[in-house]
Amino acid sequence: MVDSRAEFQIDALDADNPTPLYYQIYLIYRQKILTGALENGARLPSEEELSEAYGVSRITAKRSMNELATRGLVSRTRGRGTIVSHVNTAPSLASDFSGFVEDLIAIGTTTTVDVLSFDYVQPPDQIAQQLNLAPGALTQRAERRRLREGVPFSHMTTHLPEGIGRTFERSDLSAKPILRLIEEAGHSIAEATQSISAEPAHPIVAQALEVPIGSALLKVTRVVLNQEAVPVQHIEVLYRPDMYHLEMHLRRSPSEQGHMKWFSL
Amino acid sequence: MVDSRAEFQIDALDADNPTPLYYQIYLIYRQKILTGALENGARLPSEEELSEAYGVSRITAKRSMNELATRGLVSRTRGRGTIVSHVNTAPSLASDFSGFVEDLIAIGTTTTVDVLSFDYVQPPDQIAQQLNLAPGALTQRAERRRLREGVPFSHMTTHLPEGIGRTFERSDLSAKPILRLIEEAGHSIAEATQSISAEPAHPIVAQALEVPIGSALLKVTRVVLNQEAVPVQHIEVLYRPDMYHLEMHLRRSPSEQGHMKWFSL
DNA sequence: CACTATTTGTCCGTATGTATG
DNA sequence: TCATACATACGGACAAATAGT
Repeated sequence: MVDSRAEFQIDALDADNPTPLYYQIYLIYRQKILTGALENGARLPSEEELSEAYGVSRITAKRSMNELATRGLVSRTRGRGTIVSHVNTAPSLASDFSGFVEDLIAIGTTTTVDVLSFDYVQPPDQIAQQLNLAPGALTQRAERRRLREGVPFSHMTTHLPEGIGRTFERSDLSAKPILRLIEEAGHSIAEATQSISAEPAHPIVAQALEVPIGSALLKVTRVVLNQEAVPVQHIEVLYRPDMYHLEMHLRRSPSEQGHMKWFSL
Repeated sequence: MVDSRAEFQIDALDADNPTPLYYQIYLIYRQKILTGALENGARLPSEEELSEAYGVSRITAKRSMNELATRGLVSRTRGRGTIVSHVNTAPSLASDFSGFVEDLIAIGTTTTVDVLSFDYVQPPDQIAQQLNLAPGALTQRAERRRLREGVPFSHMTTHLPEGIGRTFERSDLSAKPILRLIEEAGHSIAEATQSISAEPAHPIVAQALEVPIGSALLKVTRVVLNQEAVPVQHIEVLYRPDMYHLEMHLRRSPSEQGHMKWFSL
Protein backbone atom coordinates (compact mmCIF):
# COMPACT_ATOMS: atom_id res chain seq x y z
CA MET A 1 0.00 0.00 0.00
CA VAL A 2 2.41 2.62 -1.19
CA ASP A 3 0.13 5.37 -2.32
CA SER A 4 1.33 8.58 -0.69
CA ARG A 5 2.37 10.13 -3.94
CA ALA A 6 1.05 13.22 -5.66
CA GLU A 7 1.13 14.00 -9.34
CA PHE A 8 4.82 14.42 -9.97
CA GLN A 9 5.95 13.71 -6.45
CA ILE A 10 8.70 11.12 -6.40
CA ASP A 11 9.47 8.89 -3.48
CA ALA A 12 12.67 9.07 -1.53
CA LEU A 13 15.76 7.49 -2.97
CA ASP A 14 17.19 4.25 -1.68
CA ALA A 15 19.01 4.95 1.57
CA ASP A 16 20.35 1.39 1.80
CA ASN A 17 22.13 1.75 -1.50
CA PRO A 18 25.58 3.28 -1.05
CA THR A 19 25.54 4.59 -4.58
CA PRO A 20 25.80 8.37 -4.26
CA LEU A 21 22.50 10.21 -4.31
CA TYR A 22 23.61 12.62 -7.01
CA TYR A 23 24.48 9.62 -9.16
CA GLN A 24 21.14 7.94 -8.60
CA ILE A 25 19.35 11.09 -9.71
CA TYR A 26 21.73 11.43 -12.64
CA LEU A 27 20.89 7.89 -13.73
CA ILE A 28 17.16 8.53 -13.53
CA TYR A 29 17.32 11.51 -15.87
CA ARG A 30 19.92 9.95 -18.09
CA GLN A 31 17.52 7.12 -18.68
CA LYS A 32 14.62 9.44 -19.38
CA ILE A 33 16.68 11.27 -21.96
CA LEU A 34 18.13 8.19 -23.65
CA THR A 35 14.78 6.44 -23.87
CA GLY A 36 13.19 9.53 -25.35
CA ALA A 37 10.81 10.14 -22.44
CA LEU A 38 12.43 13.57 -22.32
CA GLU A 39 12.94 14.89 -25.81
CA ASN A 40 15.48 17.33 -27.11
CA GLY A 41 14.61 20.83 -25.89
CA ALA A 42 12.57 19.64 -22.93
CA ARG A 43 13.13 21.43 -19.63
CA LEU A 44 14.14 19.51 -16.53
CA PRO A 45 12.95 20.42 -13.03
CA SER A 46 14.86 23.25 -11.32
CA GLU A 47 17.39 22.44 -8.63
CA GLU A 48 14.87 23.61 -6.07
CA GLU A 49 12.16 21.29 -7.38
CA LEU A 50 14.55 18.37 -7.57
CA SER A 51 15.78 18.81 -4.02
CA GLU A 52 12.15 18.99 -2.94
CA ALA A 53 11.10 15.93 -4.93
CA TYR A 54 13.95 13.65 -3.93
CA GLY A 55 14.51 14.97 -0.45
CA VAL A 56 18.11 16.02 -1.02
CA SER A 57 19.96 19.29 -0.69
CA ARG A 58 20.09 21.73 -3.54
CA ILE A 59 23.82 21.06 -3.93
CA THR A 60 23.17 17.38 -4.50
CA ALA A 61 20.43 18.11 -7.01
CA LYS A 62 22.74 20.54 -8.76
CA ARG A 63 25.48 17.99 -8.96
CA SER A 64 23.26 15.43 -10.64
CA MET A 65 22.34 18.00 -13.26
CA ASN A 66 25.97 18.98 -13.77
CA GLU A 67 26.77 15.33 -14.28
CA LEU A 68 24.29 15.30 -17.16
CA ALA A 69 25.76 18.54 -18.48
CA THR A 70 29.38 17.38 -18.53
CA ARG A 71 28.29 14.36 -20.56
CA GLY A 72 26.54 16.60 -23.04
CA LEU A 73 23.05 15.34 -22.34
CA VAL A 74 21.73 18.72 -21.18
CA SER A 75 22.78 22.35 -21.27
CA ARG A 76 22.33 24.65 -18.30
CA THR A 77 21.95 28.41 -18.19
CA ARG A 78 21.41 30.72 -15.27
CA GLY A 79 17.89 31.99 -15.19
CA ARG A 80 16.75 29.65 -17.94
CA GLY A 81 17.11 26.23 -16.41
CA THR A 82 18.32 22.85 -17.59
CA ILE A 83 17.43 21.87 -21.15
CA VAL A 84 17.85 18.51 -22.86
CA SER A 85 20.42 18.81 -25.63
CA HIS A 86 20.46 15.30 -26.96
CA VAL A 87 18.95 14.05 -30.17
CA ASN A 88 18.01 10.40 -30.12
CA THR A 89 19.89 9.48 -33.30
CA ALA A 90 19.95 5.69 -33.31
CA PRO A 91 16.53 4.23 -32.63
CA SER A 92 16.98 0.76 -31.24
CA LEU A 93 16.93 -2.11 -33.67
CA ALA A 94 13.99 -4.42 -33.38
CA SER A 95 13.99 -8.09 -34.13
CA ASP A 96 10.98 -10.29 -34.39
CA PHE A 97 11.44 -14.00 -34.19
CA SER A 98 11.44 -14.63 -37.90
CA GLY A 99 15.21 -14.38 -38.03
CA PHE A 100 18.17 -14.42 -35.74
CA VAL A 101 20.13 -11.27 -35.33
CA GLU A 102 22.98 -13.28 -36.74
CA ASP A 103 21.53 -12.45 -40.11
CA LEU A 104 20.29 -8.96 -39.54
CA ILE A 105 21.56 -7.29 -42.64
CA ALA A 106 18.20 -5.65 -42.58
CA ILE A 107 17.21 -2.04 -41.98
CA GLY A 108 19.93 -0.79 -44.25
CA THR A 109 22.51 -0.65 -41.50
CA THR A 110 25.39 -3.06 -41.40
CA THR A 111 26.93 -4.60 -38.36
CA THR A 112 30.49 -5.77 -37.84
CA VAL A 113 31.91 -8.42 -35.57
CA ASP A 114 34.92 -8.35 -33.23
CA VAL A 115 36.38 -11.55 -31.85
CA LEU A 116 37.37 -10.76 -28.27
CA SER A 117 38.63 -14.18 -27.26
CA PHE A 118 38.90 -17.65 -28.70
CA ASP A 119 40.03 -20.76 -26.87
CA TYR A 120 39.22 -24.32 -25.86
CA VAL A 121 38.07 -24.79 -22.27
CA GLN A 122 36.17 -27.04 -19.94
CA PRO A 123 32.78 -25.32 -19.93
CA PRO A 124 30.86 -24.51 -16.74
CA ASP A 125 28.75 -27.43 -15.53
CA GLN A 126 25.51 -25.84 -16.59
CA ILE A 127 26.66 -25.37 -20.16
CA ALA A 128 28.20 -28.85 -20.33
CA GLN A 129 24.87 -30.23 -19.25
CA GLN A 130 22.88 -28.27 -21.79
CA LEU A 131 25.25 -29.37 -24.55
CA ASN A 132 24.93 -32.93 -23.28
CA LEU A 133 28.71 -33.38 -23.04
CA ALA A 134 30.70 -36.04 -21.23
CA PRO A 135 32.40 -34.83 -18.03
CA GLY A 136 35.73 -33.26 -18.80
CA ALA A 137 34.97 -32.69 -22.47
CA LEU A 138 36.27 -29.51 -24.06
CA THR A 139 34.37 -26.81 -25.87
CA GLN A 140 35.43 -24.03 -28.14
CA ARG A 141 34.60 -20.83 -26.34
CA ALA A 142 34.45 -17.63 -28.34
CA GLU A 143 33.54 -14.17 -27.12
CA ARG A 144 32.45 -11.83 -29.82
CA ARG A 145 31.10 -8.36 -30.02
CA ARG A 146 28.78 -6.91 -32.61
CA LEU A 147 28.86 -3.25 -33.55
CA ARG A 148 26.54 -1.08 -35.55
CA GLU A 149 28.13 2.01 -37.03
CA GLY A 150 31.01 1.59 -34.65
CA VAL A 151 28.84 1.42 -31.55
CA PRO A 152 28.91 -1.83 -29.55
CA PHE A 153 25.64 -3.56 -29.73
CA SER A 154 25.82 -7.05 -28.27
CA HIS A 155 28.26 -9.33 -26.49
CA MET A 156 28.08 -12.98 -27.47
CA THR A 157 29.64 -15.94 -25.72
CA THR A 158 29.38 -19.17 -27.68
CA HIS A 159 30.32 -22.70 -26.68
CA LEU A 160 30.60 -25.35 -29.37
CA PRO A 161 31.44 -29.03 -28.88
CA GLU A 162 35.13 -29.46 -29.65
CA GLY A 163 34.50 -31.57 -32.77
CA ILE A 164 32.55 -28.80 -34.42
CA GLY A 165 34.83 -26.05 -33.19
CA ARG A 166 37.95 -27.62 -34.74
CA THR A 167 36.46 -27.32 -38.23
CA PHE A 168 37.21 -23.61 -38.46
CA GLU A 169 39.57 -20.88 -37.29
CA ARG A 170 39.25 -17.80 -35.15
CA SER A 171 39.40 -15.59 -38.20
CA ASP A 172 36.36 -17.31 -39.72
CA LEU A 173 34.26 -16.03 -36.84
CA SER A 174 34.42 -12.41 -37.86
CA ALA A 175 33.73 -13.26 -41.48
CA LYS A 176 30.77 -15.63 -41.36
CA PRO A 177 27.73 -16.17 -39.17
CA ILE A 178 28.52 -18.90 -36.71
CA LEU A 179 25.43 -20.88 -37.64
CA ARG A 180 26.72 -21.09 -41.18
CA LEU A 181 30.04 -22.43 -39.94
CA ILE A 182 28.18 -25.10 -38.02
CA GLU A 183 26.27 -26.07 -41.12
CA GLU A 184 29.47 -26.24 -43.11
CA ALA A 185 30.70 -28.69 -40.49
CA GLY A 186 27.89 -30.97 -41.61
CA HIS A 187 25.24 -30.21 -39.02
CA SER A 188 21.83 -29.31 -40.32
CA ILE A 189 20.26 -26.93 -37.88
CA ALA A 190 16.71 -27.74 -36.91
CA GLU A 191 15.55 -26.10 -33.69
CA ALA A 192 16.50 -24.05 -30.68
CA THR A 193 15.44 -23.37 -27.13
CA GLN A 194 15.78 -19.84 -25.95
CA SER A 195 15.56 -18.15 -22.59
CA ILE A 196 15.22 -14.40 -22.11
CA SER A 197 16.13 -12.47 -19.02
CA ALA A 198 18.01 -9.41 -17.81
CA GLU A 199 21.39 -9.08 -16.18
CA PRO A 200 23.61 -6.28 -14.86
CA ALA A 201 26.71 -5.58 -16.92
CA HIS A 202 29.68 -7.50 -15.59
CA PRO A 203 32.89 -5.41 -15.61
CA ILE A 204 34.30 -7.20 -18.64
CA VAL A 205 31.09 -6.98 -20.61
CA ALA A 206 30.60 -3.38 -19.54
CA GLN A 207 33.94 -2.50 -21.04
CA ALA A 208 33.21 -4.31 -24.29
CA LEU A 209 29.78 -2.70 -24.68
CA GLU A 210 30.96 0.69 -23.46
CA VAL A 211 28.32 0.97 -20.77
CA PRO A 212 28.67 1.58 -17.04
CA ILE A 213 29.28 -1.44 -14.83
CA GLY A 214 26.01 -2.81 -13.54
CA SER A 215 23.79 -1.22 -16.15
CA ALA A 216 20.87 -3.32 -17.31
CA LEU A 217 21.34 -5.63 -20.28
CA LEU A 218 18.92 -7.90 -22.10
CA LYS A 219 20.12 -11.50 -21.94
CA VAL A 220 19.23 -14.22 -24.40
CA THR A 221 20.51 -17.75 -23.85
CA ARG A 222 19.99 -20.22 -26.64
CA VAL A 223 20.75 -23.88 -27.22
CA VAL A 224 20.68 -24.92 -30.86
CA LEU A 225 19.99 -28.52 -31.93
CA ASN A 226 20.69 -30.25 -35.23
CA GLN A 227 18.25 -32.50 -37.04
CA GLU A 228 19.27 -35.47 -34.90
CA ALA A 229 18.36 -33.39 -31.83
CA VAL A 230 22.02 -33.20 -30.81
CA PRO A 231 23.03 -29.87 -29.22
CA VAL A 232 25.50 -28.09 -31.46
CA GLN A 233 25.76 -24.65 -29.93
CA HIS A 234 25.25 -22.83 -26.67
CA ILE A 235 25.16 -19.06 -26.96
CA GLU A 236 24.61 -16.30 -24.46
CA VAL A 237 24.02 -12.86 -25.88
CA LEU A 238 23.90 -9.65 -23.88
CA TYR A 239 22.28 -6.72 -25.65
CA ARG A 240 22.41 -3.03 -24.91
CA PRO A 241 18.74 -2.18 -24.34
CA ASP A 242 19.17 1.24 -25.89
CA MET A 243 20.22 -0.40 -29.14
CA TYR A 244 18.15 -3.53 -29.33
CA HIS A 245 14.89 -5.05 -28.26
CA LEU A 246 12.75 -8.01 -29.17
CA GLU A 247 9.33 -7.63 -30.66
CA MET A 248 6.63 -10.18 -31.14
CA HIS A 249 3.03 -10.50 -32.01
CA LEU A 250 0.65 -12.66 -30.03
CA ARG A 251 -2.70 -13.92 -31.21
CA ARG A 252 -5.28 -15.62 -29.15
CA SER A 253 -5.80 -19.18 -30.16
CA PRO A 254 -9.45 -19.64 -31.21
CA SER A 255 -9.86 -22.99 -29.49
CA GLU A 256 -8.79 -21.55 -26.18
CA GLN A 257 -11.03 -18.53 -26.33
CA GLY A 258 -12.19 -19.02 -22.79
CA HIS A 259 -8.82 -19.68 -21.24
CA MET A 260 -6.72 -16.68 -22.10
CA LYS A 261 -4.33 -18.75 -24.12
CA TRP A 262 -2.16 -17.17 -26.73
CA PHE A 263 0.38 -18.19 -29.23
CA SER A 264 3.02 -16.12 -30.85
CA LEU A 265 3.39 -15.44 -34.56
CA MET B 1 40.72 -6.58 -29.85
CA VAL B 2 40.39 -6.88 -26.12
CA ASP B 3 42.20 -10.07 -25.32
CA SER B 4 44.60 -9.31 -22.48
CA ARG B 5 42.91 -11.56 -20.01
CA ALA B 6 44.13 -14.67 -18.24
CA GLU B 7 42.05 -17.56 -17.03
CA PHE B 8 40.33 -16.12 -14.00
CA GLN B 9 41.82 -12.66 -14.15
CA ILE B 10 39.17 -10.00 -13.83
CA ASP B 11 39.53 -6.54 -15.25
CA ALA B 12 39.62 -3.45 -13.12
CA LEU B 13 36.38 -2.11 -11.76
CA ASP B 14 34.75 0.94 -13.26
CA ALA B 15 36.54 4.03 -12.08
CA ASP B 16 33.96 6.33 -13.66
CA ASN B 17 31.21 4.78 -11.59
CA PRO B 18 31.05 6.45 -8.17
CA THR B 19 29.40 3.40 -6.65
CA PRO B 20 31.72 2.28 -3.85
CA LEU B 21 34.21 -0.41 -4.85
CA TYR B 22 33.20 -2.71 -2.03
CA TYR B 23 29.62 -2.51 -3.25
CA GLN B 24 30.54 -3.24 -6.84
CA ILE B 25 32.37 -6.36 -5.76
CA TYR B 26 29.48 -7.28 -3.47
CA LEU B 27 27.07 -7.01 -6.40
CA ILE B 28 29.24 -9.20 -8.61
CA TYR B 29 29.27 -12.05 -6.11
CA ARG B 30 25.67 -11.53 -5.10
CA GLN B 31 24.72 -12.07 -8.69
CA LYS B 32 26.87 -15.18 -9.01
CA ILE B 33 25.22 -16.64 -5.94
CA LEU B 34 21.65 -15.73 -6.86
CA THR B 35 21.97 -16.98 -10.42
CA GLY B 36 23.45 -20.24 -9.20
CA ALA B 37 26.87 -19.77 -10.81
CA LEU B 38 28.19 -20.24 -7.28
CA GLU B 39 26.26 -22.99 -5.57
CA ASN B 40 25.64 -23.58 -1.91
CA GLY B 41 28.87 -24.68 -0.25
CA ALA B 42 31.14 -23.19 -2.91
CA ARG B 43 34.18 -21.30 -1.68
CA LEU B 44 34.78 -17.70 -2.67
CA PRO B 45 38.26 -16.27 -3.32
CA SER B 46 40.25 -15.22 -0.27
CA GLU B 47 40.55 -11.57 0.63
CA GLU B 48 44.09 -11.64 -0.68
CA GLU B 49 42.98 -13.09 -4.02
CA LEU B 50 40.14 -10.62 -4.30
CA SER B 51 42.29 -7.60 -3.61
CA GLU B 52 44.73 -8.90 -6.19
CA ALA B 53 42.06 -9.63 -8.80
CA TYR B 54 40.19 -6.34 -8.52
CA GLY B 55 43.09 -4.11 -7.65
CA VAL B 56 41.72 -2.93 -4.32
CA SER B 57 43.05 -3.03 -0.77
CA ARG B 58 42.45 -6.06 1.39
CA ILE B 59 40.14 -4.03 3.62
CA THR B 60 37.90 -3.20 0.70
CA ALA B 61 37.80 -6.83 -0.38
CA LYS B 62 36.97 -7.84 3.18
CA ARG B 63 34.16 -5.36 3.33
CA SER B 64 32.52 -6.72 0.20
CA MET B 65 32.59 -10.21 1.69
CA ASN B 66 31.19 -8.95 4.98
CA GLU B 67 28.39 -7.32 3.04
CA LEU B 68 27.49 -10.73 1.64
CA ALA B 69 27.76 -12.25 5.10
CA THR B 70 25.47 -9.77 6.84
CA ARG B 71 22.83 -10.51 4.23
CA GLY B 72 23.17 -14.20 4.85
CA LEU B 73 24.47 -15.10 1.41
CA VAL B 74 27.78 -16.47 2.69
CA SER B 75 29.30 -17.53 5.97
CA ARG B 76 32.84 -16.66 6.92
CA THR B 77 35.15 -18.50 9.25
CA ARG B 78 38.74 -17.72 10.14
CA GLY B 79 41.03 -20.18 8.46
CA ARG B 80 38.29 -21.74 6.40
CA GLY B 81 37.35 -18.92 4.08
CA THR B 82 34.10 -17.60 2.71
CA ILE B 83 31.48 -20.22 1.86
CA VAL B 84 28.21 -19.76 0.02
CA SER B 85 25.34 -20.42 2.42
CA HIS B 86 22.41 -19.78 0.17
CA VAL B 87 20.21 -22.44 -1.32
CA ASN B 88 18.50 -21.33 -4.48
CA THR B 89 15.05 -22.21 -3.18
CA ALA B 90 12.90 -20.44 -5.68
CA PRO B 91 14.09 -21.32 -9.14
CA SER B 92 12.90 -18.57 -11.39
CA LEU B 93 9.47 -19.04 -12.86
CA ALA B 94 9.44 -19.61 -16.57
CA SER B 95 6.72 -18.59 -18.92
CA ASP B 96 6.45 -19.73 -22.47
CA PHE B 97 4.20 -17.80 -24.74
CA SER B 98 1.24 -20.08 -24.42
CA GLY B 99 -0.19 -18.02 -21.59
CA PHE B 100 0.19 -14.62 -20.07
CA VAL B 101 1.60 -14.42 -16.60
CA GLU B 102 -1.68 -12.78 -15.73
CA ASP B 103 -3.04 -16.26 -15.46
CA LEU B 104 -0.10 -18.10 -14.06
CA ILE B 105 -1.86 -20.01 -11.38
CA ALA B 106 0.34 -22.77 -12.62
CA ILE B 107 3.38 -24.44 -11.10
CA GLY B 108 1.59 -25.05 -7.83
CA THR B 109 2.66 -21.74 -6.36
CA THR B 110 0.19 -18.94 -6.00
CA THR B 111 0.85 -15.30 -6.56
CA THR B 112 -0.86 -12.34 -4.94
CA VAL B 113 -1.41 -8.83 -6.21
CA ASP B 114 -0.90 -5.46 -4.51
CA VAL B 115 -2.44 -2.33 -5.97
CA LEU B 116 0.15 0.42 -5.45
CA SER B 117 -1.70 3.26 -7.11
CA PHE B 118 -4.91 3.84 -9.01
CA ASP B 119 -5.94 7.05 -10.71
CA TYR B 120 -7.06 8.71 -13.93
CA VAL B 121 -4.42 10.68 -15.76
CA GLN B 122 -3.41 12.07 -19.11
CA PRO B 123 -1.03 9.37 -20.31
CA PRO B 124 2.43 10.10 -21.74
CA ASP B 125 2.34 10.86 -25.45
CA GLN B 126 3.83 7.56 -26.42
CA ILE B 127 1.18 5.57 -24.58
CA ALA B 128 -1.64 7.79 -25.83
CA GLN B 129 -0.41 7.12 -29.33
CA GLN B 130 -0.21 3.38 -28.88
CA LEU B 131 -3.71 3.31 -27.44
CA ASN B 132 -4.86 5.46 -30.34
CA LEU B 133 -6.44 8.07 -28.05
CA ALA B 134 -7.56 11.58 -28.86
CA PRO B 135 -5.28 14.31 -27.48
CA GLY B 136 -6.19 15.13 -23.90
CA ALA B 137 -8.09 11.90 -23.33
CA LEU B 138 -7.79 10.30 -19.92
CA THR B 139 -6.67 6.81 -19.03
CA GLN B 140 -7.00 4.73 -15.93
CA ARG B 141 -3.48 4.19 -14.67
CA ALA B 142 -2.90 1.41 -12.17
CA GLU B 143 0.38 0.33 -10.68
CA ARG B 144 0.34 -3.16 -9.29
CA ARG B 145 2.84 -5.53 -7.83
CA ARG B 146 2.79 -9.30 -7.98
CA LEU B 147 4.30 -11.40 -5.21
CA ARG B 148 5.09 -15.07 -4.99
CA GLU B 149 5.33 -16.43 -1.48
CA GLY B 150 5.62 -12.91 -0.17
CA VAL B 151 8.52 -11.98 -2.44
CA PRO B 152 7.92 -9.21 -4.98
CA PHE B 153 8.06 -10.54 -8.43
CA SER B 154 6.91 -8.02 -10.99
CA HIS B 155 5.83 -4.41 -11.19
CA MET B 156 3.01 -3.68 -13.62
CA THR B 157 1.85 -0.33 -14.90
CA THR B 158 -1.36 -0.52 -16.91
CA HIS B 159 -3.17 2.17 -18.86
CA LEU B 160 -6.75 1.56 -19.97
CA PRO B 161 -8.95 3.89 -22.00
CA GLU B 162 -11.20 5.75 -19.56
CA GLY B 163 -14.36 4.07 -20.83
CA ILE B 164 -13.09 0.63 -19.95
CA GLY B 165 -11.50 1.71 -16.71
CA ARG B 166 -14.72 3.16 -15.31
CA THR B 167 -16.41 -0.25 -15.44
CA PHE B 168 -14.62 -1.47 -12.34
CA GLU B 169 -13.09 -0.35 -9.06
CA ARG B 170 -9.64 -0.32 -7.58
CA SER B 171 -10.49 -3.25 -5.35
CA ASP B 172 -11.38 -5.41 -8.35
CA LEU B 173 -7.79 -5.20 -9.52
CA SER B 174 -6.40 -7.27 -6.71
CA ALA B 175 -9.16 -9.85 -7.06
CA LYS B 176 -9.34 -10.57 -10.78
CA PRO B 177 -6.94 -10.64 -13.70
CA ILE B 178 -7.18 -7.36 -15.53
CA LEU B 179 -7.79 -9.04 -18.86
CA ARG B 180 -10.88 -10.64 -17.40
CA LEU B 181 -12.12 -7.24 -16.24
CA ILE B 182 -11.65 -5.96 -19.76
CA GLU B 183 -13.65 -8.85 -21.15
CA GLU B 184 -16.40 -8.23 -18.63
CA ALA B 185 -16.51 -4.69 -19.96
CA GLY B 186 -17.57 -6.20 -23.27
CA HIS B 187 -14.29 -6.33 -25.13
CA SER B 188 -13.29 -9.62 -26.61
CA ILE B 189 -9.55 -9.83 -26.57
CA ALA B 190 -7.96 -10.94 -29.81
CA GLU B 191 -4.29 -10.11 -30.12
CA ALA B 192 -1.34 -8.28 -28.67
CA THR B 193 1.96 -6.76 -29.65
CA GLN B 194 4.79 -7.17 -27.24
CA SER B 195 8.22 -5.66 -26.92
CA ILE B 196 10.95 -7.07 -24.68
CA SER B 197 13.91 -5.19 -23.33
CA ALA B 198 15.85 -4.49 -20.15
CA GLU B 199 15.85 -1.48 -17.87
CA PRO B 200 17.54 -0.40 -14.67
CA ALA B 201 15.32 -0.27 -11.60
CA HIS B 202 13.89 3.19 -11.10
CA PRO B 203 13.85 4.20 -7.40
CA ILE B 204 10.09 3.68 -7.04
CA VAL B 205 10.17 0.32 -8.76
CA ALA B 206 13.27 -0.69 -6.85
CA GLN B 207 11.44 -0.08 -3.60
CA ALA B 208 8.39 -2.02 -4.73
CA LEU B 209 10.43 -4.98 -5.94
CA GLU B 210 12.86 -4.83 -3.03
CA VAL B 211 15.92 -4.66 -5.23
CA PRO B 212 18.75 -2.14 -5.31
CA ILE B 213 18.22 0.98 -7.37
CA GLY B 214 19.61 0.53 -10.83
CA SER B 215 19.63 -3.25 -10.81
CA ALA B 216 18.72 -4.94 -14.07
CA LEU B 217 15.08 -5.75 -14.74
CA LEU B 218 13.40 -7.53 -17.62
CA LYS B 219 10.89 -5.22 -19.28
CA VAL B 220 7.88 -6.33 -21.28
CA THR B 221 5.64 -3.74 -22.92
CA ARG B 222 2.41 -4.98 -24.40
CA VAL B 223 -0.50 -3.43 -26.27
CA VAL B 224 -3.63 -5.57 -26.31
CA LEU B 225 -6.25 -5.24 -29.03
CA ASN B 226 -9.87 -6.39 -29.07
CA GLN B 227 -11.54 -8.18 -31.98
CA GLU B 228 -12.23 -4.89 -33.72
CA ALA B 229 -8.48 -4.18 -33.54
CA VAL B 230 -9.10 -1.35 -31.07
CA PRO B 231 -6.39 -1.00 -28.38
CA VAL B 232 -7.86 -1.81 -24.99
CA GLN B 233 -4.80 -2.00 -22.76
CA HIS B 234 -1.23 -0.80 -22.51
CA ILE B 235 0.85 -2.58 -19.93
CA GLU B 236 4.47 -2.30 -18.93
CA VAL B 237 5.79 -5.05 -16.71
CA LEU B 238 9.16 -5.06 -14.98
CA TYR B 239 10.33 -8.45 -13.76
CA ARG B 240 13.01 -9.39 -11.29
CA PRO B 241 15.34 -11.52 -13.40
CA ASP B 242 16.14 -13.75 -10.43
CA MET B 243 12.48 -14.69 -10.19
CA TYR B 244 11.27 -14.75 -13.74
CA HIS B 245 12.38 -15.34 -17.27
CA LEU B 246 10.81 -16.05 -20.62
CA GLU B 247 11.33 -19.28 -22.42
CA MET B 248 10.52 -20.22 -25.94
CA HIS B 249 11.13 -22.85 -28.49
CA LEU B 250 12.15 -22.04 -32.03
CA ARG B 251 11.90 -24.33 -34.99
CA ARG B 252 13.35 -23.74 -38.37
CA SER B 253 10.72 -23.21 -40.98
CA PRO B 254 11.13 -25.89 -43.65
CA SER B 255 10.52 -23.56 -46.56
CA GLU B 256 13.28 -21.27 -45.44
CA GLN B 257 15.87 -23.96 -44.91
CA GLY B 258 18.49 -22.01 -46.77
CA HIS B 259 17.89 -18.66 -45.10
CA MET B 260 18.20 -19.25 -41.38
CA LYS B 261 14.61 -18.37 -40.80
CA TRP B 262 12.86 -19.53 -37.68
CA PHE B 263 9.51 -19.29 -36.13
CA SER B 264 8.56 -19.69 -32.53
CA LEU B 265 6.23 -22.29 -31.09
C1' DC C 1 13.55 51.46 -18.28
C1' DA C 2 13.46 49.46 -13.66
C1' DC C 3 11.59 45.77 -10.72
C1' DT C 4 10.88 41.05 -9.55
C1' DA C 5 10.80 36.12 -9.58
C1' DT C 6 13.29 32.32 -11.18
C1' DT C 7 17.27 29.77 -11.82
C1' DT C 8 21.98 28.57 -11.94
C1' DG C 9 26.95 29.60 -10.22
C1' DT C 10 30.09 29.99 -6.38
C1' DC C 11 31.66 29.90 -1.69
C1' DC C 12 31.79 28.52 3.25
C1' DG C 13 32.00 25.21 7.16
C1' DT C 14 30.88 20.77 8.90
C1' DA C 15 29.67 15.89 9.30
C1' DT C 16 29.87 11.38 7.48
C1' DG C 17 31.38 7.68 4.28
C1' DT C 18 34.93 5.45 1.50
C1' DA C 19 39.60 3.72 0.62
C1' DT C 20 44.36 3.48 1.42
C1' DG C 21 48.69 1.85 3.81
C1' DT D 1 43.22 -0.71 14.86
C1' DC D 2 44.85 3.85 13.51
C1' DA D 3 45.88 7.96 10.91
C1' DT D 4 45.23 10.11 6.53
C1' DA D 5 43.24 11.58 2.21
C1' DC D 6 39.46 12.21 -0.52
C1' DA D 7 34.44 12.08 -1.86
C1' DT D 8 29.75 12.83 -0.58
C1' DA D 9 26.02 15.48 1.46
C1' DC D 10 24.12 19.13 4.13
C1' DG D 11 22.52 24.00 5.13
C1' DG D 12 23.10 28.62 4.49
C1' DA D 13 24.41 32.85 1.97
C1' DC D 14 25.25 35.71 -1.87
C1' DA D 15 26.24 36.74 -6.89
C1' DA D 16 24.90 36.76 -11.71
C1' DA D 17 22.09 35.77 -15.84
C1' DT D 18 17.36 35.29 -17.83
C1' DA D 19 12.58 36.23 -18.60
C1' DG D 20 8.41 38.49 -17.81
C1' DT D 21 5.69 42.53 -15.73
